[in-house]
Amino acid sequence: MTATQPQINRRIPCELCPLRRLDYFRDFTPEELKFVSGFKRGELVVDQGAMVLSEGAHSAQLFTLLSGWAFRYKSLEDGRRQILNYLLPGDLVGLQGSIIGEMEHSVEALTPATFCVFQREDLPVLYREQPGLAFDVTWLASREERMLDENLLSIGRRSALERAAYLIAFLYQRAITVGMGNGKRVSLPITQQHVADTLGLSIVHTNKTLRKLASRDLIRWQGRSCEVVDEKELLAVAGWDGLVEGRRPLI
Amino acid sequence: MTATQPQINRRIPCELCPLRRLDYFRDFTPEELKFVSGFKRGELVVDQGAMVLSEGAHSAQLFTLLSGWAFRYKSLEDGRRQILNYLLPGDLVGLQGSIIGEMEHSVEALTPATFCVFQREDLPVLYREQPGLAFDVTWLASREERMLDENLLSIGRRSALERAAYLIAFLYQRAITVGMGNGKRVSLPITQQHVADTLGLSIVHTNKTLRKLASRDLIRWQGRSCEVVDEKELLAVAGWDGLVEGRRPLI
DNA sequence: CGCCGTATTGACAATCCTCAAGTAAGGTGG
DNA sequence: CCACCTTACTTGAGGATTGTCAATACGGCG
Repeated sequence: MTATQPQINRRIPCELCPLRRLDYFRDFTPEELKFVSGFKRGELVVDQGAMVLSEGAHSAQLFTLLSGWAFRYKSLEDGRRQILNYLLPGDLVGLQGSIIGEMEHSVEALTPATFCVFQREDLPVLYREQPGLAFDVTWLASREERMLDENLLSIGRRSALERAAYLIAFLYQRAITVGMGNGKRVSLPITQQHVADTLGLSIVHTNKTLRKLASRDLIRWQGRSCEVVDEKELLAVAGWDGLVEGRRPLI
Repeated sequence: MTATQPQINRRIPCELCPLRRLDYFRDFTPEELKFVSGFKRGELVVDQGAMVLSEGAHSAQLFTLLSGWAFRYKSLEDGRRQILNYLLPGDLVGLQGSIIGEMEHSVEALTPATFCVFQREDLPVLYREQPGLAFDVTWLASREERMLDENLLSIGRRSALERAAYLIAFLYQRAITVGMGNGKRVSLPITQQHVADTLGLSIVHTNKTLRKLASRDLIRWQGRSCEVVDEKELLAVAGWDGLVEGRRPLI
């Protein structure tokens, strides 16, 4: 909630986007690249804790996270909060607002973050002129759905320890795929409150569960970040095979 | 698990689809209708309990539920099952298989059901020639995502009683929107085991929770079906505003 | 220095699960 | 028509998991 004024400026042209250099993202044709570059209206730079989209808002924008971390969440009226998923660089958010009309979840920055900004009203042009990119938008929506499915399985049917192991392994793997593991050690920029709100647990029980993982030397927790020590064992505890993703589109 | 051989036959042409007569579905242009009709490859008729898609399968098909009820679910290796969402007439399923390659969830019929069958390989044609319909596919994916979000909030942060009230009200409202409330009384064709696997609860606790709702005269439970008696109170117990949907596309 | 956000721990209570046993309704074969 | 399945729903008792309350520790920062 330490948001300052967000800044929108046009900076990096898509042709020079650092994300596109990663193998993880599929190659775009020059025409596609040019189209996306024109589709992009600017960049939104926000502080840690800033709310990028809020539940109930009638947003006219779509965002792709360019750098940093963020998360999507919903709240009940009495304040109980559920984190739905996390956003890493390359992730698209705000489709719901653009398609249904009103946002039904909020988005908050977990770290200082930069988003590419698109206009909802340009979407029909994209669908008319770039069927390949249109398919990519659907692809991304379908991918989000898949992550939500796995999350639902986790919260509904895994124990607290399994859930925590799953979440951390999941975020770790996603961080690796977008190149956060090059050289420096990966650490997840989350607090135990975030973990609790993701797993549907109380903060006290979350703490005890994470301590258990730490005492088994699977993770290390320090300040507001979590470091993965033994990925393999985390996967084993979670009973999860890990992400199976090939290359994906980037819009 | 009482599946018999599924039957695929071409029956109803889309122009005569009974679902399209409902106000709930947006009007299609004659060209769109013609395209969808050509897109449809046949119908799949299955018994109650039949598995339509299964986790891990490499399905080449997409389905729109034409009549009946079904549900999507995932399982852990030890058998714990989580129901992700329910399918009502008009709902599209199988996009994941068509987009990512492999199904990551299963689909089972809750009642005798009929699906319209589409071929995954035809999807690019749809995106190229019918941008409006392509947008509709994304619309439907986004709608599914919205339902999953709300589900996640429910399982993660609502109490057992709230969850149960939410689920029943949710299914009831969806049933109404697809015209199941005309004249005859709506009843949901589910067992308490389904409710348990949807809410992430044990069957025993589910039963006690449902009995509580029944004792307050909010629902009536009989055999394998649940009847809604007091929708308003269910919404109040759930702390939920109800569905806010305008017209939607039907593919 | 003192405040604030975050993590940690213990004690106790509520929720939810498992085990076990039973009832009720419907189908099937003798 | 009845005996005997099977499926689904119920209920009680006791135990495990998870939540709440309360207190403490620790570091960053004005």
